[in-house]
Amino acid sequence: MLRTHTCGELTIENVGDTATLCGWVDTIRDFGGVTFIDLRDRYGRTQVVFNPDSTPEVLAEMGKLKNEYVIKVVGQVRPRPDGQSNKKLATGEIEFVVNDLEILNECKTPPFVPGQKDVPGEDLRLKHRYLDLRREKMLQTLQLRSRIIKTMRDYCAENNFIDIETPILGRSTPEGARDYLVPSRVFKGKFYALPQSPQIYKQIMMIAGYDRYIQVARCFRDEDLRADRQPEFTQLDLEMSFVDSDDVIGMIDGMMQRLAKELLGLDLQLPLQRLTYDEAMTRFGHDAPDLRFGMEIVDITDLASTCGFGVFKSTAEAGKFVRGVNAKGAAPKYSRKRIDELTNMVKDDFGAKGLAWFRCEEDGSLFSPIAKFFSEEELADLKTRFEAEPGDLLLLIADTWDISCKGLYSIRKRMGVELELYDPKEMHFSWIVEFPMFERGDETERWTAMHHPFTAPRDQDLDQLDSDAGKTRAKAYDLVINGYEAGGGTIRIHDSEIQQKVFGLLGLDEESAQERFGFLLDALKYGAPPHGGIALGIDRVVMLFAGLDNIRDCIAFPKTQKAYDMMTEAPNVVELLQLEDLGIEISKAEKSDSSESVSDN
RNA sequence: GGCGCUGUAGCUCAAUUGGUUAGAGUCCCGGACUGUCGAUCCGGAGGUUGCGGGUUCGAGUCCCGUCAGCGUCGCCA
Repeated sequence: MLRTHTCGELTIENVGDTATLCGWVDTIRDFGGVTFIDLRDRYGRTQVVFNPDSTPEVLAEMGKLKNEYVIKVVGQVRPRPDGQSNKKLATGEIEFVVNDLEILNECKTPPFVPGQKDVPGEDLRLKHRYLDLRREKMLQTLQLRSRIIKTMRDYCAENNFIDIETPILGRSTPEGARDYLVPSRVFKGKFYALPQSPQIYKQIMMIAGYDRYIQVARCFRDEDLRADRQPEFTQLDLEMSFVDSDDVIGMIDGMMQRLAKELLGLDLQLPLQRLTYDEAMTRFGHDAPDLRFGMEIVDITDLASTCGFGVFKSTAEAGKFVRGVNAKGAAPKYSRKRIDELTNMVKDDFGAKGLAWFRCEEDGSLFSPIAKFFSEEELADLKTRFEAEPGDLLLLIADTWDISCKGLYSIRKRMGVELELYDPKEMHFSWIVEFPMFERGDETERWTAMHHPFTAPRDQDLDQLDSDAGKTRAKAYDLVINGYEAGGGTIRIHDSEIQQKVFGLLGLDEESAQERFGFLLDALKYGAPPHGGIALGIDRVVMLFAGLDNIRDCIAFPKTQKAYDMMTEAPNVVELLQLEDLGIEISKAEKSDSSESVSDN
């Protein structure tokens, strides 16, 4: 080892010790005589002191030092003079007097320094990720990530889970997200697919009798990105045999309690709150609501059907919905202009036709451009239903169930932040359960699976599969933290007949089901135990535990919105020879050569 | 694929209604200083305002296109 201690290690206990430290030059404070250098590594910072009476050789080397040089110093630990300790540093009570200095490596003038106050632009950070990762915040987040994963693994190990790796090169099952494909050299014209999740493998493991499985699994989905979505991400994949929904939920309850305690010092009360899907949609318009604040949706469709406002009335009569939320105390803060912004949001993003609003005045009356269409009694009724008080702003959408859900959900989410309706540091864990088995695909009569096609229906809904599939509820459960879907799971179908029936409802005839999932259907016939599991989005859990609003900051080497790696410049062109090996010819390349288009500008 | 925001010195940002020589802090270079920890002080260097076109007497500012980053809708079983 080149060093005897790390830069976060030396304390008053070490005074008088001789030690050797290695690290990066964080800051240089040169007073002409004495010079201080903060030496930084993963573990912390130590103030290193160069005295004027050092040897000329040491002083000469010291003169060469610049930001981010990598150095080794030999010296003694001594207490700092009275009144000069630095409480911000763990090593702040001591300083390190240098006897010898060796420059292990120089550093070009960096585009940004890790210690600088202003965070550089994200493109620059991603391009020079090795510098960005030196920043305190990144270091803390990645350390938190490591501890979260360790805690998850420890918990699972204590509960008899076995950690098993499943293939990265698998087969495409083109339900769901787009696959990342890998061409085969041996089978020309055939492709592997990178796993969207190890779903089928873990079910096979259950059938094989490995009754508790986990894996920290990398998953890949070739879909457009978001602040909380990356093309490759990590999930804690878990599966259990001889269980029902409550057992899996209970297992994760315990894991969350442990994580919250160990990493945040929070005591979670178990069981975690549960909400059915229908209740979540009715009250919050979304299947992953942020339950840290109220502002619940109020349905006034019945009132609308008898009122004098044509838009409301006709919407109600058409079997659609008139629903709204009460933004408590928002009226003084939301000018017409800001209400217009909200209106444009629900119009542009979700195709709502408009946003109606009522303002509750000081005298308790409701003011609105459309108030004249309502009788005194109806206005009073509105007030009562929304529990409107002076200063409140009521926002209503008259539209389909889907649009009213989406519109009111996004209004609630946005205003929750803008009105500071909750403490952003608060953590709220809950389960959404009893999802529908199926939803209607766009413009088709066909059903699509809400989770995936292996999801088991509730026992009491089995008969409905034939009669009223749309009403069938699944043994499905999502873990929701602060309004984010942190994980989702289901109990699987272990009966090949029911599986065939579900495939049928999804429009997969026996032949094509056999073609795609034949191996699973076969396996189900060889003694499949009842089983189910869950997948937790580790990147998202880290994001939420770290209080961040973007998943890229939780991943060491993330990709941009276009799924581009700015540091390695992947994806990129490959040698013609490689393509020939694979029997691949490019018919449609990007306009410009990637070599010149991506590297600069 | 749609909508929106952003792009000015190495970095973070400013620049009035379109107005004459595009500023500040930091970083960098040189100098001073023996107790700082966002060191301080003095001096200096550093710009084709992402790129291409247009409008105008005049464009960082307005318009069109394009590239990049971000946000969002679609999409994400």
